[in-house]
Amino acid sequence: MKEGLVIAAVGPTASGKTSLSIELAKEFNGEIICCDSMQIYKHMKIGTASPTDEELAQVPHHLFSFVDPKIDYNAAMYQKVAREKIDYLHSQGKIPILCGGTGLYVKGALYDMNFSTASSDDEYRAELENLYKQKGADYIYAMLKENDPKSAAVIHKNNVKRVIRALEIFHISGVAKCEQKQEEKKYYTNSKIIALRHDRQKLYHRINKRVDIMLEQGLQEEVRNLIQMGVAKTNNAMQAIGYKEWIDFFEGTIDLDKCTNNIKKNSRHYAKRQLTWFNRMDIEWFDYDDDILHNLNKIIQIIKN
RNA sequence: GCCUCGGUAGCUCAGUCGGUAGAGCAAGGGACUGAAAAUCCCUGUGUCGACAGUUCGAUUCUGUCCUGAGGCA
Repeated sequence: MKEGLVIAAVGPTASGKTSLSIELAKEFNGEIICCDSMQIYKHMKIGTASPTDEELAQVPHHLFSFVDPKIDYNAAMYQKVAREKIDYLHSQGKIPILCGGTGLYVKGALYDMNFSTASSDDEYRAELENLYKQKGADYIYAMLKENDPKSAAVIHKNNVKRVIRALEIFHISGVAKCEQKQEEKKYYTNSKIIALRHDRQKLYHRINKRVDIMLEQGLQEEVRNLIQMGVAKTNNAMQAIGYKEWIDFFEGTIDLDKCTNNIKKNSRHYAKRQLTWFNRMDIEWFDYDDDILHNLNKIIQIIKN
């Protein structure tokens, strides 16, 4: 448990987190830490809507564009690095400001989530994936039911990733996945999470528009480069929205229009999932109201309380 | 002007041998502890183009009209 102030600017994609985090950094003598599962990768600036060079120049940014996209990063790795960074900034008398849309990463950094009880076993995981491919979801779900019935009761049988992870945890530690879950206490007791709220239709409009802008900025080229660099479509980085959709286009299965629409659609779906996630968290919501600056003073007051 | 085929959910369409309808996509809601921009679950009332006729009962059959696409003159 640590007491220093930590601010987080979260919310759905295209909600204005980046600008808000910069304003807050200026106000609180802060520095910004990425908490976005895709902006951490190098060479993916356009499609992940990473801060621009101009924005980066305004205040120090950390954990953006620092992972090779051929490496599959995960929440546990992020938690460790993010906490190190938060503690370092505190030691320098700076206020850390998390900025990003990955709910699990925000929670991992700021709450008592213990990822380390059961790490991973790549070999066993591959074995399970093989079993799934050969015998289907019902088969591995039956395995889970036998070994760890409690977790099986809360995981849907079609959610293969979760079923496999639960089996993996049980295999390594003998502990039920659902039992390693902790009470959701704050690791940084003085953390303030701020989110921006938009009218749904307006948010969707912003998303659609931003995708068009990304294309103008050369998104297609950015994705081509990634593939040329050897990033495989199975890499986590290539699962990002704005990237995975191009594979069908490059293979000639869909046209540019379809590809663009898929990116927009997936972004909208994603925004909805983010809202569901953040709605459960202890968060202060603010209406975006055409311009964040309108609400900035209110936000600052809330943080100072 | 004549002929043919359409008009059913926001979109694309299925269907009802006459008993007021259902798929995919879109949309909405939810879950989430080492893949999380990932993964997974739940949700379908709409003057069945309009009006009239036949019928106990019409979105379904008949007629007229409106409307879209194609064909013939």
